[in-house]
Amino acid sequence: VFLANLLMQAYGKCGSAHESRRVFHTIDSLARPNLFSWTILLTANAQNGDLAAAKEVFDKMPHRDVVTWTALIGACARACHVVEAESLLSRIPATDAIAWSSMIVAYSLAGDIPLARNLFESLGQERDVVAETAMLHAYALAGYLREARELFDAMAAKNEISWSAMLGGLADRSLMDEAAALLDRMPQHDLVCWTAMLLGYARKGDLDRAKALFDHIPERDLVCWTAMVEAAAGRVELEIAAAVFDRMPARNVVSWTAMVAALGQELRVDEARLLFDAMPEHDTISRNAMLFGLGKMGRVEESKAMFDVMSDRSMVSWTAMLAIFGRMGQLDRAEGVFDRMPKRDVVSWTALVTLYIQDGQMEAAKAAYDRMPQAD
RNA sequence: CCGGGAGGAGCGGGAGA
Repeated sequence: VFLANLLMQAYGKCGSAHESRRVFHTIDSLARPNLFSWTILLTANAQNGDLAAAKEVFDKMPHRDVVTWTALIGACARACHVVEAESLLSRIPATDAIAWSSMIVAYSLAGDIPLARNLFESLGQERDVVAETAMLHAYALAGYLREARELFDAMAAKNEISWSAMLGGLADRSLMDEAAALLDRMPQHDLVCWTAMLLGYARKGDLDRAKALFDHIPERDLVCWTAMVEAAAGRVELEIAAAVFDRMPARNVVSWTAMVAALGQELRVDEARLLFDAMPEHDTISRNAMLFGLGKMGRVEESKAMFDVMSDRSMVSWTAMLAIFGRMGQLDRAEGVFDRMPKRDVVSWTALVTLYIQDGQMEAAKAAYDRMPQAD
């Protein structure tokens, strides 16, 4: 069981929740899975983005402890299910610093800075570097860089993660002078910092600095290479991006998608398609990228074919398809998509209303608007 | 010391900018 647990965890970490489940069932048939096995399985599902599966594991487990509870809270946080996370936290038999930090993350990802801050400031003993860094990151994500900086400067203990969270916040907003000053003061640099800096320069349009940094750093990993592709894709002529892509020592679905999306944006959809078809694997995001590329060119039937093949459509896919039909003036087909959507959100509702307005159907627009749930 | 919390990469989803 001990070794099998390790194996399960390894699979979970590299995103193979399916393999983790298989190992679990093997354990289950030969021996008795222990609390660790169950929790690892829960986490593997959660990391795969499958909250439902994680909850199922939680419910099926014979025993649970703080770690189990917290693992599920973390899963809810990642899925932005704040209410559920709160409810778990209120029912948890014992809390610890990790549980509270997870809740800060939940608020942060849901964009609720006031709640995150309230919770953070109510922490006593549990306020550790991780909680502080989580709060710092929350501020940075929300664009509250002053608050982030104040917190950062006040932190007694900083580790490399706190430093790069601060650096990333600045670079994200392309505040590169401040970011560079911070980088100089950092005790040590790593790939995370370099990649954040690189993207910051690129976002500012300073591809030369980005490239110089990329060439200068002692090591590069897949994330860093992909960031460089993305950085170079900011240029209209994609030859630099393509050259970087070609030189990559290894690629994954993210790097392929970055290139496909870049081609699609520049209306080079046939090249995008070639690349897409050459990809070793696809996922929702890569298929969406291809869908946009086709849709942007007004290739409705090809878009629809792509959409129909997708078994894992997200809200983004549905709304994109809706908008593609709409832009081509095929209102009835757009309505059909809307009616078949498994879920709707503000964006899809607005898309529908806008379609009607652009088509001059003001009563239909009004009716749709009135049908919109209050929450949206 | 087999499990849970914080930092870097991919989608022009609607409207807006």
